[in-house]
Amino acid sequence: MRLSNLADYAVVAMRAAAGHCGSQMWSAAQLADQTGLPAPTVQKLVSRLSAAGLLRSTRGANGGIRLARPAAAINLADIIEAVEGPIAMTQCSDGPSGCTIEHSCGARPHWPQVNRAIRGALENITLADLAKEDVAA
Amino acid sequence: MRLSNLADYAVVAMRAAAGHCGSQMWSAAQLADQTGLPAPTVQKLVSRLSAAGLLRSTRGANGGIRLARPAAAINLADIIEAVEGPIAMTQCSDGPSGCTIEHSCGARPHWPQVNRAIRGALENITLADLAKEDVAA
DNA sequence: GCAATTCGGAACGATTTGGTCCGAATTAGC
DNA sequence: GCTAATTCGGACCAAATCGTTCCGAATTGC
Repeated sequence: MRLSNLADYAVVAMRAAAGHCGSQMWSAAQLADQTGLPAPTVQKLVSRLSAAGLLRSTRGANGGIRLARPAAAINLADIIEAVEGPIAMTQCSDGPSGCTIEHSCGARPHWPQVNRAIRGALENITLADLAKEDVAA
Repeated sequence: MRLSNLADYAVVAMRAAAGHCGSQMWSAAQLADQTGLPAPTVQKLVSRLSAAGLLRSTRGANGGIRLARPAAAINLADIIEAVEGPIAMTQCSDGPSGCTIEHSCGARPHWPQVNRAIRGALENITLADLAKEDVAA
């Protein structure tokens, strides 16, 4: 029930990218130096976020990374899914699951409802909200 | 962002305990046999759930376990917290956290809001809801 | 008092996660 | 056209947590 450190760092990095560079080009090394996170970790995050389509990377001498979408169009669910995979409380939520008690698991039909609730809560928080200095609620 | 197998099994076990034995006395071994879960795993679950106050255990020859509270008064947040600890997305949510980027972590003030949303979603699901055969939503 | 049955805690192994490193690709400059 | 610098992308390794299993302590019934 606790998201991994990678996802946590991803949120921090994305917030820094959204707040400081806007649509400017930014390098992963600079982002690491600015956030204080380990540089290799930021590289890994950038790799996954780029693969998920949240960041647009440009190679070359003066290359870098920038947001692929406006900050208001990116929410926590997108970031977490990009780093940790699908948001699903249980393995049986999506697929055959492989657990041996499928037939007797009466709780299984109720998990999708929980998943939707969690996902909805995460989708309501966007990068624009996180960029604000004051706490909303 | 995925709860551990222990928590998943805990929900299944609690649902079985609520649905089949009501306030009757039940043994961990029978519960394991009934749910199809490994017996030692159920034992561990019972230990944690008892320590959390969700189950009342009775030792002795004809001992066993039973729900400490009515099924309607136990929700998913209680079960998950009993098995996995506090529901907090990040380490810095509760305490000094020890992370080195506290000062520059602008996202930190927003996590409590997310935590409350997640917790609220889990608190809305009670054991009584899970015991029902048909899916609510 | 004895024995059977139970829960509680401790130790081991496996899996996932986090961190680090090196190679491939691309562009600027010469 | 070529070289060189800088970048991202993927693969490897160590660590921590999770999951499982086992054994001991406690309690009640006979």
